[in-house]
Amino acid sequence: MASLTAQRSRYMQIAQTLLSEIQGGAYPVDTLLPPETELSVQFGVSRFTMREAIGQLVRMGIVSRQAGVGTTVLRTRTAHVFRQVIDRLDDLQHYTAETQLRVLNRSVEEIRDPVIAACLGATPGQLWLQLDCVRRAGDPDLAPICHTRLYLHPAFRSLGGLGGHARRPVFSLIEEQFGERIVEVRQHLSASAMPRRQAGLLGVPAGSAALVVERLYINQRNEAIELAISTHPGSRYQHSQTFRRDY
Amino acid sequence: MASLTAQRSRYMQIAQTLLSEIQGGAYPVDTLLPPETELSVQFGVSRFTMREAIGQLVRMGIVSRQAGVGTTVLRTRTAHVFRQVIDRLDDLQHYTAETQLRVLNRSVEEIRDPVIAACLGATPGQLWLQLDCVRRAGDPDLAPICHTRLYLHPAFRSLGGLGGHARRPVFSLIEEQFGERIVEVRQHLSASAMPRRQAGLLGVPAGSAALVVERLYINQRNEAIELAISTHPGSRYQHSQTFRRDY
DNA sequence: AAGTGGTCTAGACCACAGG
DNA sequence: CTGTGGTCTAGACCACTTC
Repeated sequence: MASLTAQRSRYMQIAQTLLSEIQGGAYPVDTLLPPETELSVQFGVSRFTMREAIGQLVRMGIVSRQAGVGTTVLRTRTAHVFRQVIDRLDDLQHYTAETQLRVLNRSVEEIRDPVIAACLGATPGQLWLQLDCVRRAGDPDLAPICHTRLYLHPAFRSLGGLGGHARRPVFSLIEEQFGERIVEVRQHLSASAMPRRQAGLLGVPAGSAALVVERLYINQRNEAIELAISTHPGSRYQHSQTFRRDY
Repeated sequence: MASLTAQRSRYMQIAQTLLSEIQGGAYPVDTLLPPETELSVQFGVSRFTMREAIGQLVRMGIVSRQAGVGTTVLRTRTAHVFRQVIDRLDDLQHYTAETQLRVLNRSVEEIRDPVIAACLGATPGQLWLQLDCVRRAGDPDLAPICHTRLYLHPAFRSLGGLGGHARRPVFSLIEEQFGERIVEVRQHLSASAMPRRQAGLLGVPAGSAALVVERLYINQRNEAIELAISTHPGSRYQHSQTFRRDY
């Protein structure tokens, strides 16, 4: 990554120092950094310079800021060697633009699976919007590309625009209809045996290889607001990405 | 997309205006925007606010700035919205530096598979270093995490440092020993049935779900110099990534 | 009401690239 | 050398969250 080694500027030096202190345990994950004004006094710089330094950590994903709250430590490391995903969203856009989501079932209820509930930070009694969908390429006669199970935060359970022709990512519908802002996506890919139900919907044998893509969408407050679990027949889907080294 | 729609602030409004003007052809690609000082007069704001506005366009990849030169228009539409901050390999234990590669077989020969040869740009007669490996978590008694087939460009077929305890990525060994520089990685993930040979090495049933990760490493001259094809038991491995929005 | 980060001003000096 | 963007100061007010 753009290691903070070339620190000719004040704010870069301070960013490096703060990062070291965070990694040294001075500010544990999920706690707040001191206010900008206090830090600027500590380091003997103006608030502007202090903000630039913290801005570096924000860009690295180490901390997040929120007006009225403070600067929260998210993680202690950014172990990435390569950065900058080329055409990542373009791919996604193409993908969603040329396919359409069809909702098979829509319900508003508690999340039964305790693992998923924990992952979403759902508390007992919260009613989340849950959708069962299949995604098809243009031709509705062809077998679907994948099955997708969606979990949406109660605040967005009135989400509309899903009626058959949703050609845009669900997270962008949320952003548009509720003014929510997604700042982070966590993606997990794994291979597993195709479950019986999905096998039936997708027209492949139960137990055949399936690529499962889980995407967790996080807002500015570091809250999970959407989880999508997509199951693809291994024979029909490949996940491609290109990474470039950050100069 | 990259809608700058929530523009309550001055600099966001100005960024939107500038973007519209760029898209309208007022500032063609590869030309310079007026200097910050001039723009700040035009818009009637301080240079700081003007810089923030231009900073938005920089973060969107629309323009780039260079001291002593100016602000150059790169493109008229945004390319990428998310950038990757973390790419880690999750298995039951943590992958970080706690796994080691073991070479089962090493040969220098032509590439038989025409698809792979084409992918690597290998010409007939070229002898590539080909390695069959397994990767294990610390404990050598446990079953391996994955099987990896490596193809390395003839220029690097004398590659060393693979003797049993290679705890670093192979591409970084190449960079170190030959001064080569990797600038791009193309990654493909797919699910398939576990082949018989790999099944035996990994201790799982043939035909069970496998996650196949192919990584193609490209140098500065846009030449493929390494290809790694890793086959993981679906039950033992998960591929995780985190993306952050850049603005 | 108090305190946080978000925005903004009007200056200043510096590092860098070009002629 | 001139002019560019890069950094920095010392103030100010605002929007927001929490109590």
